[in-house]
Amino acid sequence: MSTDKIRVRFAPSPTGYLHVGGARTALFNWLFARHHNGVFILRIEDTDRLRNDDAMVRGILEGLQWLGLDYDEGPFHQSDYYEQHRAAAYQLLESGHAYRDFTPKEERSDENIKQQIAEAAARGPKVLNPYRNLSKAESDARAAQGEPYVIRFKVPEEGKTQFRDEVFGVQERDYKDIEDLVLLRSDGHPLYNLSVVCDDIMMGITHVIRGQDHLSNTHKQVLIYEALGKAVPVFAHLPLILAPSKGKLSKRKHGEIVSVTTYRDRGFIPDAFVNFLALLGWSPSSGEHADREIFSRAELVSLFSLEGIHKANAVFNFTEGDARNWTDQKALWMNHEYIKTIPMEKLFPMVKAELQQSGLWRDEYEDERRAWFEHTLTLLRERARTLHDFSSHGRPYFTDDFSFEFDEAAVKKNLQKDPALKELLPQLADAFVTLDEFTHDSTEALLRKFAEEKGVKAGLLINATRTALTGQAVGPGLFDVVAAIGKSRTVARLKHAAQLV
RNA sequence: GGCGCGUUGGUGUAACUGGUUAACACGCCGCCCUCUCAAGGCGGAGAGCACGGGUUCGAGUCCCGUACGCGCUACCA
Repeated sequence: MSTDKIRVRFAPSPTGYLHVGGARTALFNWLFARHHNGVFILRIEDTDRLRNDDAMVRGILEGLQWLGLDYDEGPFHQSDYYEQHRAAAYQLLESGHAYRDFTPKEERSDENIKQQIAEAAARGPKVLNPYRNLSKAESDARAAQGEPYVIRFKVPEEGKTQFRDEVFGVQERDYKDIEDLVLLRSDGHPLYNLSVVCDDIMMGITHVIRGQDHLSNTHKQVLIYEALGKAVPVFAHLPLILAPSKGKLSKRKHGEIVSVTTYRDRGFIPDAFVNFLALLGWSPSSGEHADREIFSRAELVSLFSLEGIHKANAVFNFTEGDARNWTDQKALWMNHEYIKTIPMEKLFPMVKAELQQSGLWRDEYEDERRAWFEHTLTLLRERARTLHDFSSHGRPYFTDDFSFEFDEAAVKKNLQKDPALKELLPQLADAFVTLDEFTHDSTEALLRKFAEEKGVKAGLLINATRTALTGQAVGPGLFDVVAAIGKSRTVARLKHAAQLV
């Protein structure tokens, strides 16, 4: 057993927001670190310092914070270590693992880069770089004269690289299939494969957990580790998260739906989203937990292992343009489960924030009306899929006026169904006024008796009252609603509703 | 073009080292409960495991091929 602490990192590039795939990568790293009592490091791969760093990083930080993925070290900025990366390139040059390439820079437009590469490759077999075996003396001389060059890694001609990926198994690749990659640009700027390796070495990273798109890059990085004489970390590559079209998730194409802050802003509970994300590409390997869906954060930490990571890409099944099912239905269901079951003391502040945002919050809910408030939440949470539902469906409970909406279909179905309601509702209101105890049981007894006397079905009055009080056709049991709304608002709303009949 | 990775119902996943009619969750449909909706309970439709071969008494599980998807192939990350 090694006593060394496990050290992992999440290394996003600063794109201005944390997308769902990145969040999942961060989560798996975090779970792994916490499970092993290790260290979780945040490193920003800001290769281009020209862009506004702070603004670009903020979205990522916000996302991580909301998800509750706290890092132990960082955030570090890759660009702060360019000197070390450069030094490493020259070290490799000295040791003969790399060489100067004086070939003039080939300009490529970013537009169709993939296509250009494919075409160039299709044109013919790879030829060895002419500067590969330039003598040290000549190379040094030309460099001394100021001739521009890049530093390329000298991939051996014979043999192959091998590493074991914890998810995908043993990976092999012939050296001849790996090009002499550029380590340092002609302007002295270090390139990705060099920088990650240097940073991971410097930060003592023991396990590299990242997206599968880096699986084939790993061979190059292994080569660099070996040339630098450093131990190779353990690698675990994660399957990708795809859009419903099975394509890559992209902000440009799919919009804000791929950003985790969207889930925060649309009323998700962080634990619910974390739970959902954890099950995208991972499951508790085998046995007793295989059939469960709901896992607390603590359970995820204790159950998480690299063995449970799936190999195939997962589809994140959101529906663009659907108001009700705007994101993956399972995520919505899970959020509902969390809203229903988390302890009141955890739900309370979340609903408070939601009501504050919609101008419905009153400080008395925290003191003298706390019991009433919490009871109302227990009524509403049963049906809430997001925190927004507390301010939309919940609005009639938290406002004294008629600022809540009357659903057209509900009015038609429950109020305009029977013209007699025009008379009955005000009479019912007057009857309610006489009640001293305004409770679930007393109001029910009164209403049922009233219905009997008037010779109408209780259901007629019950449904009409629901719509009169909440504007909706659906909701909690009516007498719970009546008791929660209270006597004076109930009376006022019944009379008001008579005008809608 | 080359190299690599993947492929279980609509979606997420399960199925110990090959062995009963492929399981669970979400979603969908129906019934029960009921003042509505939700929740809950019960039941149903939906994959024969991408396709085609092979090995085997027996394959989703092993082998080969094909298709499709994805990644890398850049002085991007």
